[in-house]
Amino acid sequence: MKRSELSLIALRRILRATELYGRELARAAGLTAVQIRVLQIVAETGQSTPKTIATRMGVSQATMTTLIDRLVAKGLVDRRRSEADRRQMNIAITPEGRAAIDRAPDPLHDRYVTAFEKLPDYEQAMLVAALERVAALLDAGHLDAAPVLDLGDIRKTLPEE
Amino acid sequence: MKRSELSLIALRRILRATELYGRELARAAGLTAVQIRVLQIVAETGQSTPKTIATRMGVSQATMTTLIDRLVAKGLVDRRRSEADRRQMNIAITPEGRAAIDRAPDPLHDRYVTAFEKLPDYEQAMLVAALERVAALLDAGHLDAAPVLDLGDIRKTLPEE
DNA sequence: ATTGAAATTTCGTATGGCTAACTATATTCC
DNA sequence: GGAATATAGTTAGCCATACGAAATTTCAAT
Repeated sequence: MKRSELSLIALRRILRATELYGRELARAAGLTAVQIRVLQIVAETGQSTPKTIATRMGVSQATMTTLIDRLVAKGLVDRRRSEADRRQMNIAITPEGRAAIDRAPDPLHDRYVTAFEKLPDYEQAMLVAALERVAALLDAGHLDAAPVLDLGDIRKTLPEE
Repeated sequence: MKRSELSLIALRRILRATELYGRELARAAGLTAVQIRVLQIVAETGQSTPKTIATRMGVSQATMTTLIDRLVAKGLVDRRRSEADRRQMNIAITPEGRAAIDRAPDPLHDRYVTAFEKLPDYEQAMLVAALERVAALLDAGHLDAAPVLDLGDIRKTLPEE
């Protein structure tokens, strides 16, 4: 079997594991994976506008409105109209929201990080390099579709330069 | 920054790229990503029961019923009652279903594979080893690996604004 | 023959996603 | 200054996906 195929199979295992585990955690936390993700973004940035969060997550503004609606209904975030530009809303996390996040850690984080940090140093370095390489290969097809660009660490280099 | 964090960031880039790609693919093919995945599983195994497919995709039987309903309505698969055990249904792909799979364009996949195969041999080997390692870390505790590309509802995230 | 387990479907409901249309505010430019 | 345009957000309506609970049919074991 070609190595490209082997790599695709491994990728699929990664995607599946992530998805399934994400659902487990979501159930446990009483929140959906998407809701947790929104909460995390808000928590991490302190305050965000719906537009920003939507762009970052790759969904439409309208979808973000309904997601925020639910989080507001649960009391996990609140909306405040911006003073600077009154067209904008600022979404901020509430203490309850923070508590919810602490209760529901990053789906990838728990199981994976612990195992990862037990690996010998050289292997950790290899994994990081490999994952970044693969991410670059996958990102390369998407320059148009991904409105969110992050800066320093993207290597969009394709082989053979 | 810890290497575990770096690896998480890269993983999220991979997940996000895959998900965005899945939506593109779905639009282009006139099928949703999940529908394509069901089709692929059926095609690959020749025949499957709803239970088998549901387990393999990590969704409930009830959900699988509605997915199959849609595919049947489109004429891409058909249901046949099993002779061996008449409680079961066998789901089989139709010629139209096969055509739909073949028609489904695969831009990112192509790009990824093409780019991958241009890498020097030692790097290909490293990537496969690394991906399999990561998959194992994430899989731990889970049962079976899915040989079908998971285009479902995957959480996405990017490290920076 | 009865009882219990298994495979599937049906039903009701929630979530997540989209587009299009609308309101309100900002900006631009004559 | 005011009309035209652009931007941020919400509302409304649609569809796909996901679940649990209950119903149905069939098989298996007592």
